[in-house]
Amino acid sequence: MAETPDTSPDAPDVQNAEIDCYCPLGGVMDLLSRQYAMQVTCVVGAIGPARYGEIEETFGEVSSSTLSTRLDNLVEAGLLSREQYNEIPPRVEYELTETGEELRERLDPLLEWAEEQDDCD
Amino acid sequence: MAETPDTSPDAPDVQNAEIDCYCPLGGVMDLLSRQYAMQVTCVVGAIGPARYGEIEETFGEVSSSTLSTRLDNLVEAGLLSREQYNEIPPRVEYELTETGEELRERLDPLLEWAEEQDDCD
DNA sequence: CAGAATCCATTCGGATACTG
DNA sequence: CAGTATCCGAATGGATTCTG
Repeated sequence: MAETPDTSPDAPDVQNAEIDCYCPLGGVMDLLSRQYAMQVTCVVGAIGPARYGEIEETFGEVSSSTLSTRLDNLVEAGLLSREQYNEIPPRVEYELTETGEELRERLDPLLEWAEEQDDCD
Repeated sequence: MAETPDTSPDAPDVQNAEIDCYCPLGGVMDLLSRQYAMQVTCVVGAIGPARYGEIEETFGEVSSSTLSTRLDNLVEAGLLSREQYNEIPPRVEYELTETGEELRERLDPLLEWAEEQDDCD
């Protein structure tokens, strides 16, 4: 346990930095830490209304269960919308919600940078 | 929004757009997907030369083994530098490398946004 | 086509205890 | 102080199979 003398209710100054709240971050960051979560978000953002197969292709090596789970998570979190058309053959389209779009804007620079680092091309 | 391709090829034919490079991303993104990795990066960036204890305090609930592992990973990846002073008591300082700094710049907007989403206060 | 359901190997991360 | 070492339960992600 943190030996927190109840004399200082406030956070111990971490050297006057502007770190006001690097708190838990359970929610979103937790989700984004799941494999492919960030990539899926950016991919969907990049290709707009994206069908399952398209997303799958983009990754190539992901298993359907994993990708499916991730898409679910993102939909649950309100970052993606899922529209299902009951046609034959069935068609489903994922799209960024507004929140998802906000996220993607912040994610894109990161992923692009990451690609450079990993010597992608 | 971001770019202004004067010699832009043409409409975003996503099918064959430049997003064909949302490739593996094994390296950096894989590391960043480990718990606390992004947060640690930002925290170290925020408080500059950071001692182990300081980082630990910032999180409060992380176990030493986990944090230690994460720091190791980040050092290995060349994102953090680790300077050890053989004094008594021992002192170790972590700092962002230049690469780490590049990362942090891209990470900060993300974390700040994430905090808002999670309704931190 | 777009998954849901299962099963399972692996990994991760937390707790605990112990050093230089 | 700043970790490392170890053990172990929990969670994750992959393969496979099946379905509307």
